[in-house]
Amino acid sequence: MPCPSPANPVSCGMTHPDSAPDLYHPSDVEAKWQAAWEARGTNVVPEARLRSPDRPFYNLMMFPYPSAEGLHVGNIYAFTGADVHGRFQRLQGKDVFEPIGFDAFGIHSENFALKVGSHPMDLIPKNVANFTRQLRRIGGMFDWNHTVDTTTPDYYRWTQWLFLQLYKGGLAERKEAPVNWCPSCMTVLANEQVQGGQCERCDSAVEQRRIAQWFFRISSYAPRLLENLATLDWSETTRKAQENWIGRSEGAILRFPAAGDAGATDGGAAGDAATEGDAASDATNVEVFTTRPDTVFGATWMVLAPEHPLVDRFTTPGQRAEVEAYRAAAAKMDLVARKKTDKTKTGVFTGGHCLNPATGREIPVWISDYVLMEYGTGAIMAVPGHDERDFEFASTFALPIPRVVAGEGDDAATPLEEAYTGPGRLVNSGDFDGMEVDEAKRAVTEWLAERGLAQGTVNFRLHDWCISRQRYWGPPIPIVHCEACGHVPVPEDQLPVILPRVEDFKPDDSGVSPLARVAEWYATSCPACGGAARRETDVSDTFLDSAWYFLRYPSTDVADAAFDPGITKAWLPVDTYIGGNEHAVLHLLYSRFITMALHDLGHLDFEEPFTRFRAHGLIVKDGAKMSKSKGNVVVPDPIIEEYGADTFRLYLMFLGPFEEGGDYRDAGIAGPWGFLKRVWDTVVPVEALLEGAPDPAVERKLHQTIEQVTRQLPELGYNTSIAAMMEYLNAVRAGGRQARRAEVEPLVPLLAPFCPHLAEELWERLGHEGSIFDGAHWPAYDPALCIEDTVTVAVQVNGKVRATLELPRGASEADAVAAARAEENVARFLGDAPPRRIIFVQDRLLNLVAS
RNA sequence: GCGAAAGUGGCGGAACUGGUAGACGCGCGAGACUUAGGAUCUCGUGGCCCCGGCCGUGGGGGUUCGAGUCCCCCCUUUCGCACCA
Repeated sequence: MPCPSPANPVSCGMTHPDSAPDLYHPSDVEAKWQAAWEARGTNVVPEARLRSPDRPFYNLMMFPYPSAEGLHVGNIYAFTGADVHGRFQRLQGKDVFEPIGFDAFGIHSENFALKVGSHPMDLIPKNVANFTRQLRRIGGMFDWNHTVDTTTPDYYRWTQWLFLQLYKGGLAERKEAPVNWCPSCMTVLANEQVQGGQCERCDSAVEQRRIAQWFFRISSYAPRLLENLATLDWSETTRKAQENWIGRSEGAILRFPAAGDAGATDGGAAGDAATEGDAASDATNVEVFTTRPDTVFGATWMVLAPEHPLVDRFTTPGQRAEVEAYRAAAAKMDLVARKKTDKTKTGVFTGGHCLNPATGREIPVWISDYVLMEYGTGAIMAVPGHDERDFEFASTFALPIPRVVAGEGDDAATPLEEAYTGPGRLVNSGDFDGMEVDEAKRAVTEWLAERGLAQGTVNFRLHDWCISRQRYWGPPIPIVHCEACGHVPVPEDQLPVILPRVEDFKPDDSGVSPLARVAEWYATSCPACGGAARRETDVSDTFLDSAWYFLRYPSTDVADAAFDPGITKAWLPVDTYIGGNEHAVLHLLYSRFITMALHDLGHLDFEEPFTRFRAHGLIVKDGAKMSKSKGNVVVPDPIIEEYGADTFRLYLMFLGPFEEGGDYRDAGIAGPWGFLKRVWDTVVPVEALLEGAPDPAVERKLHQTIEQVTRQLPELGYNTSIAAMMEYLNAVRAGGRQARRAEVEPLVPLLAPFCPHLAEELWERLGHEGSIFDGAHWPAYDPALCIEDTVTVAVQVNGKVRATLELPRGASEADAVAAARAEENVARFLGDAPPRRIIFVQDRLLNLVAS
């Protein structure tokens, strides 16, 4: 092989005289095969096959955000793990589609562009080019003919189309809402992007603002999103995260009628709760959501969120000043302070009262910021005896704390030192006294429901998805605002609404998008009436770009639709999706929602996008998370330069269980490097390989190895599969023995998912035509040949190992006992007497219990 | 606080349904071979030790002939969520 890179001392020491040994030079081998794959289209699924595949396998991995820094080790780890999976499927004869793309819109890119004083439209193509180069270099089986870049009009045209489908389906709505505002990023954040009251990107304290926003009604899909989880083959942790995020809780809406001293009534209750009972029709009811309707007898006051629309109605003139002051303070407070759980409870009495629907007694109505408008009905009944927060509130304001549930050993009069939330029987609850908590929840709800004062309900924590961003770097939302017609969707044949190149795209404190400063862009005519109109100047959330990209990949050549129905039917849903658990909730949930919505709107015939999802682990360095500030970031390029992509891939997969991650140590790469060198030295030169049948012992080991790797690879058991191959090679080379062709040839395809370049090279040298990845070359194993004919049996006396025996497989208990008793050491511990008891596990263990 | 996962040699990590704890690799030690190669190849490598054993999988109990694995209590770490009514 010619040496294209004489500058690289690793790949070749200057020149190769004819007499020089044929050493393993990874950069030569890898350059050769990357070029060959490109020239032959090895990794491309051609149009015809895309339309009618034999055994389609859609191998998806999370596409990267193309940062200026380039691929990091975490990316490579994830992609390699996914690539190993895809290559294994292909070696077994599947038609594997393995695309990659770039998630390049969003605040990340925009903030970076602002920082370096460049334009994202200039930066992104450079970054994409750099990522592409790096991705090719690591040897992924990517189909470069089917790649997406979310920032190209060809792609976001269909993102906008998607918005219009949801709009038409009644799943997109514009509403003014209190939103999270990041003063540093100067943009609205979705609730999901607020972490503990801080911006998940820049950690600034988030404030509240009211802005008109576009929302997708994902909350109306909450029950299905939750129920379907049970049917998915997903990492358990991911499913659990979604389950918690959706946050189903069963309970009841209870209605508390306003008492006589409340302000004038002018209609129904707050919220959008269902039909009202007769008793409630002409009175103001405060609706609360509770999971503990059984404790209603212990509800001795109620609390409204400061923003609750009924606050005015309950506020008496004497309390007005205090209430207004409290509301003003709460409105000004940022969410960090507002949501802090460890601060002492604050609140103000409105002066008004409600009637407890169970006891009929008047109870005071308070407002407090620990009640959130965004959850339930924005109002609660306070049961200090059996709710920790209410207990704390009662303690602060010296309110009475009656007991209505008695746990074991308690009675109706046992004082409460803290809120009791455990099981028990009702007390001080009228006719319900003595009833178990669980039964009482149902019975109390039924009892109140008869009078129109309650209704069993299921509540979800999941909020609607705010997709508006008051930023520049995203797809414009395809809506036109017309004074006469209102919001008018841009007709589909006018898509894409092109994002204009704007040099001044810096957001400002006005709370509107930078596009709102570009009159020549937003000034347009109404598609409905033709009158003067204004384009929506908000762009959409990046999560929308990534919520459907897997639908686009196979259809990137399709110009007139987001995805071709035939191709989509052939390839989707995705067979295996591999990615980071940091997207366990948002990206995966949004993708599921979009797929479900498209299904309901008649565009897809399946409703779950990812049949199988596996979350990979995290790579840490020397026991700590990699970060620039710690200075322990591993830069991949020099390592690949030095050892080659195959060694790097192998090392990453060998570090630890793929789904758990591993600890990267610079020195550790020597193991996989040495292994690949030994593989090479064992096979090359092929003329030196011995012909003939494999040595029986080696052959047994071979079949055991094939069996193990074949079993473990689909389960992503990469580290142990590699260990098995290492063991096998050790067996082949034991004592310096010369390998036979039949012993090493099957090892090449086993290694191919991890080290595709080396495998191709050795495969070719072994005399095969074409790519090892064409033609299902995964080796078969013979279960009969996996079985050992002698086994090592441990001999225990009283549970302690005293000897080991080499016995023929299947040896009887009698034979084993005889052989064991002949062992000097066994006899010493056992004595002469016959054992009191014998435990015999065939081919494994013999335990003699002495009397 | 709630939820999830995990604690095994100097290190990363193995161990199927309870059945020889420490595979594989790093590191380390000894030796061999070397016109020097990132060397390579052997052998060894949990701790203690009277060389027969004893102790050992975060700690403490328990079940069992036998527990890293099962049960109970506790400790620690990581990751989610967090005033969710």
